[in-house]
Amino acid sequence: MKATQFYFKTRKEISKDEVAISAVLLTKANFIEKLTSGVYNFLPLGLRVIKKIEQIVREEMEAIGGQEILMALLNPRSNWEQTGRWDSFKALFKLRSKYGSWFALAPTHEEIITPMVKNYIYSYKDLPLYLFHISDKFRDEPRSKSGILRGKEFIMKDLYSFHQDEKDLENYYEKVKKAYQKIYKRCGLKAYVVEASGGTFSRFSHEFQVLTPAGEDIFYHCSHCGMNRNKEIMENTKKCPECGHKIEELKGSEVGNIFKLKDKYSQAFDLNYRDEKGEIKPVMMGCYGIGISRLLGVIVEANYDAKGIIWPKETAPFQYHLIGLFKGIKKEDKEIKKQTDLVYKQLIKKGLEVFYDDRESVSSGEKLVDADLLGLPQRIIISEKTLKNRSFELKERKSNRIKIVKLKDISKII
RNA sequence: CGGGGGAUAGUGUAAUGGCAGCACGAGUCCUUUGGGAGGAUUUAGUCCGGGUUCAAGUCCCGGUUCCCCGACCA
Repeated sequence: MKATQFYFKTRKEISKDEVAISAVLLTKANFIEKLTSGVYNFLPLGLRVIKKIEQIVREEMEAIGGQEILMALLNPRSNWEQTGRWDSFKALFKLRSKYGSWFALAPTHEEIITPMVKNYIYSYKDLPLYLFHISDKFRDEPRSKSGILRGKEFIMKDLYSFHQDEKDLENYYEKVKKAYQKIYKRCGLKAYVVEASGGTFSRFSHEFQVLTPAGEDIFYHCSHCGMNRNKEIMENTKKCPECGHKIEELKGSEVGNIFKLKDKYSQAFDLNYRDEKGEIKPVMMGCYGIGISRLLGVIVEANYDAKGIIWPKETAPFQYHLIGLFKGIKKEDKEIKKQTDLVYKQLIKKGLEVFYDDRESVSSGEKLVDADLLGLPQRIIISEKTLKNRSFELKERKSNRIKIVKLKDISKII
């Protein structure tokens, strides 16, 4: 992709209202733009990362049998009345049609998926079933904060599982836990699996926490036995309740949460099945969420330096940042541009994701600074200096390691 | 929802109740080019609605909206 044909514009200064480092960097580098409190637009760069994250999530969900669906976001009031959450879910966005009927903007999808699968699950032969959904979610948060880490509209993946009994639910729950760990690892993050309360869903749940000062959760961690427990469900103590060793208090951002719903929603919607003996039994359910847009923010919170973002390979919007250092005034510049164009064509032909800063009226310094801010994993520089040796410079954003590569060896860097 | 602080040009900031100014950005021209270059020139602003006053960015009332702390967080 050529910069001059892309929605690409960096900013030195942005509104002072933005305080979270992820929101500052993502705004400066033109990944996101705030519409209003807790609501952001995802620009081409930001959307590319969102899609990368979604793809990772999609692959890992499909690997454990998940099938993707897309449920409606505009929900009729009756579904929410059925579970009592029309009144009890405080963050529910409610809106009234000018013709009189009431709707909710979906904050989660138990109220939709449970009655939906009633038309599919009749017998034990139809179980287990795993369906997931990636879409915007709406929550009327009393206080949005920290850029895209906590908003009123955000992107979330929710997986719902349906089982014959609790044992099958337990087994799958553990499978999901492992799949989640893979997802975070691929996103370049280390996530702690933390025991937490289940809110109104279940007695307990597991949260996936990534350490960051911008996070909102405090949890206790025991480095001796590996116990992780959210502060909200633990008595004030300095000793591990499991092994007695000293524990530490950590601050994290919740990037996932999984629950054993058991029959809570099956009961509300009469979701039952017939077992081998013909007996009617409630379907056991689990639900599993990952905040996709929050992940975008958390990845930045966990991967940046004074110059800008440092994208982990799998979530980078592009892999290579190609720069030709010239402005087109001197005779030599024509040769630099020609060579850079050529390298771009070669890389594109190989199917690589290249961001080519082909701006001609921008100083070298600005191109380099923008490259650091953007934070793509690899930077390729062609200049008068490198062309003297018929070569280019390959620099890794994360380590700052530089390799000088001959132009004719370009295919070897891949 | 409780408490606190804001809203002046795209951004950041000035202006005792008395001509709305500066910097960055953006446009044009000239020079410059391996770490956010220099000069010339142009551009663009008082959140909305009332009120007080000869005069309101400034004072008063109402609204909208943003940020921070806390509560909430399925």
